[in-house]
Amino acid sequence: MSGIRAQQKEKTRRQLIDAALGQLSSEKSFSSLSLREVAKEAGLAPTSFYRHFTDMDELGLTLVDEAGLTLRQLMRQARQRIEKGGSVIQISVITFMEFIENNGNIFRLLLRERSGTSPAFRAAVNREIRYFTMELCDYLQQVNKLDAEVAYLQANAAVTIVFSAGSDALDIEAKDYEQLANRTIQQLRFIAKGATEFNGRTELLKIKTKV
Amino acid sequence: MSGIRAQQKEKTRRQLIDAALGQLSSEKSFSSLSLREVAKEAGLAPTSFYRHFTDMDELGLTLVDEAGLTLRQLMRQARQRIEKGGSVIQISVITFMEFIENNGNIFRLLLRERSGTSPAFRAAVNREIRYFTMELCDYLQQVNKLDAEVAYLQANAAVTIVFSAGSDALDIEAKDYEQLANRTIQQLRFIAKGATEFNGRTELLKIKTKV
DNA sequence: AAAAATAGTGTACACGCGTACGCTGAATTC
DNA sequence: GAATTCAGCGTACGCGTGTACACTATTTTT
Repeated sequence: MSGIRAQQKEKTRRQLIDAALGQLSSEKSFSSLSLREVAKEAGLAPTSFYRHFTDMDELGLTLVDEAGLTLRQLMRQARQRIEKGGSVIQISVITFMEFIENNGNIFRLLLRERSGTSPAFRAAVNREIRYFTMELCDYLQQVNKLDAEVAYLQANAAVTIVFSAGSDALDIEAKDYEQLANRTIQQLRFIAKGATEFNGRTELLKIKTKV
Repeated sequence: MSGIRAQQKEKTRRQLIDAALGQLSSEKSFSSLSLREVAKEAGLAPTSFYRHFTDMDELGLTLVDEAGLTLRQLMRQARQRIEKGGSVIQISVITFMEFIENNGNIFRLLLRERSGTSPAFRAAVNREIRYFTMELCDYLQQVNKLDAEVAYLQANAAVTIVFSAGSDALDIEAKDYEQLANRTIQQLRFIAKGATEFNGRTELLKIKTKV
């Protein structure tokens, strides 16, 4: 019952996942990664790959899931820091920037596959981001007493700004991180301020667009 | 001096550019496009490609330039509409959404190459977006009398939000366009409101981050 | 103890790729 | 009119790709 065989299989599967993650870089995207490259890096014959995944897409979706998991762990860390005192916006941005520093390639994967050519990938990444947004939305409703609609708009805008800043962070030097973080924090404050001002005046949210 | 030869060459060059643009779709990115595919679509032998571009990268950068040009034309249109009366934010968003509808593949190119694997591509796309942001920034300073720093933060955030909405627009049905546009408009209003409130209080922009 | 299942291997194939090279015929220059 | 330039073509090469297939060694099931 121990399953010495299943155990070994799981280990090899991990090697494939880690091999793929390890090959990602600013110059190498997942979609430009070949089955043979991954198998080789994992110390496997190319054909053995099929014992674990039907194709590279399946491996890729696994990576996206892992990335989402990492992101959610990150958010838990951020919440812990907030409980110890500090501005929500500031702590969140700093935590996110640290994530980029430590997991640049995972974040690159999300960014790239979000606008990539595989519908399945796009859907998977958008789902992870939706989780991210929804948890922030709940928080804003409860802590800041915002209407559902306003909270959603703020959460959505905030996540967009933070992801964009993360994307920028990938291409700049460490010394410029703080400036980027400060700008991002200020932009989030603009949004928060605007959301608070509009809250309760939902009639303003209905806009007539020319048809 | 007429240059019947140069004329023909220019025409063929255009065919290559159009062939590349025509092959882009939600399932096909520029980076997954081969020299041979493009040449074939343009009705050329693969080796003839080299008479016009040294490699696919050079063609790609040309496409990015064209996309930037199209975007700037779009902004001119938007300004014309505003002069005839109407909210800046509303007109801008509607104009941008129309751009997405008519030039989905060009916009996809920008989105994808911005986070792609070629440093040259990333730089080119970011340059185009910077133009876009700077023109908005100037506008905000002049028309809304904002400080340089606040105007930049607002312009940067607004462009980020609009591009993100454009990205979302690519994946939804036409009937949901209006809802997306309305949300985007409201988010831009949050940002504008926040920027106005913080304007002139620049001491608040300096934030101490933990080192 | 025998039989079945299966993770991993090695060989082999057709395919599309970028591109080097030499040629051709028309436009351009002299 | 002769010489030169050059856009476009066809052939050919080596390379990396995904994956079909048959095989082996070991674990698991019977």
